Amino acid sequence: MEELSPTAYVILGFVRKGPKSGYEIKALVDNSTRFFWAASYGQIYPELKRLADGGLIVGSEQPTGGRRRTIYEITADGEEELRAWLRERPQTFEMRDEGLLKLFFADALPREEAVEILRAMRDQRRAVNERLRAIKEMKLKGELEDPFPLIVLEGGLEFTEWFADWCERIEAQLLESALEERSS
Amino acid sequence: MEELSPTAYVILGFVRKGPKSGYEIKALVDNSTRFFWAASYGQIYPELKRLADGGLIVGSEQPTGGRRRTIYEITADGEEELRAWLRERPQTFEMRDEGLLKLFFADALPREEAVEILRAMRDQRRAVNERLRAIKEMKLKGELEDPFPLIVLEGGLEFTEWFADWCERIEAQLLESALEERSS
DNA sequence: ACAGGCATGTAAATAGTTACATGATTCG
DNA sequence: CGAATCATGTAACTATTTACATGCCTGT
Repeated sequence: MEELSPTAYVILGFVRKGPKSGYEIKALVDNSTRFFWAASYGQIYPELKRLADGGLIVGSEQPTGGRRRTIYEITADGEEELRAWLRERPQTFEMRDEGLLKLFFADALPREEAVEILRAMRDQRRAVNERLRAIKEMKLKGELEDPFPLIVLEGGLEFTEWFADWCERIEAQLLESALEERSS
Repeated sequence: MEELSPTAYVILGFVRKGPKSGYEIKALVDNSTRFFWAASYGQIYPELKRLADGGLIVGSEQPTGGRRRTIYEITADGEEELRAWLRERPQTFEMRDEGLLKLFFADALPREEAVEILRAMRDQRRAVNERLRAIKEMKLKGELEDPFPLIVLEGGLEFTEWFADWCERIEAQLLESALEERSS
């Protein structure tokens, strides 16, 4: 079996916590890893097949009434593969932030409009923060033997707060320097 | 002309600051936007052609000796296009962080090994921080009419510091709770 | 003479999103 | 009954990276 993509490990990681359908995995991703590792149906379903072919998971048909449904379980090989990956040094960490990109080139705009970019960025981070807050509420109502998802979630909360604050600080700084220029 | 990709605006943004070759743009990207918006030769050269075809930039042959070289300048249409884009609300902001992904699933590992993930993450952020510091040194030696690249750079410095600190805090927290468990 | 940087480009592969098609079940 | 949700899947597209090919110029 050739090397797996990180997205394959997302699946392995969730399936390890208990048997799941592709649909369930997608829903879980959308409430957790998607903030630092997204995955779409177009990746999940083919990847489930590949993992099953490689013997890292096994699927079984468990229809709900007449609605077909395949749920997958992790195998011993799958667990081993997951752990081996977890032990390797993480490689990719990238960001694609159109807001920062616009801010970087904001000199092409009058200052009043440049400030708008920062406000938009702040609003977006705050929105994510609220989203995460809601997810945390939900989570705290369930069981919590595994502390890691919550740790990461709280990291996201802190990060979005830091980012939103940074936007405000820069906004203030920009408005200040605009005033200075006018009075000089 | 159909809609441009954000990568096209990276080019437009840099070319606006003065005539540049594809090679120069790539070098600039690698020392600035690549931390929040990367671009490879495979994107830059085809995109330069597309932008030239669309009349947003114009290229002219300016060989250095026998070495061929095309440098591009922005047109009035190009400047207009760039400003129009800057005024639109930024859309994409995504992160792909394999370290956070591993941390999220770290329950599959014994605690001592989970801590290793955090140490690796911290080291990587520190490495980026040093890289940014070096870039800042270089930048401060030049002229600085445009304040925005420096603002973004300093944001990156602050972000990587926050992140590295967070890793250390979580590491300490994990080690602490491991001790508690042992003594109970 | 050779290494390293300047310079342009493309082919192939990989990754990933979007949109669509299909159909069952549940709840109001 | 209709909407929402459960459920699976694929085709087409877009984006992006990697690796390669080519070749000149400059400094040691």
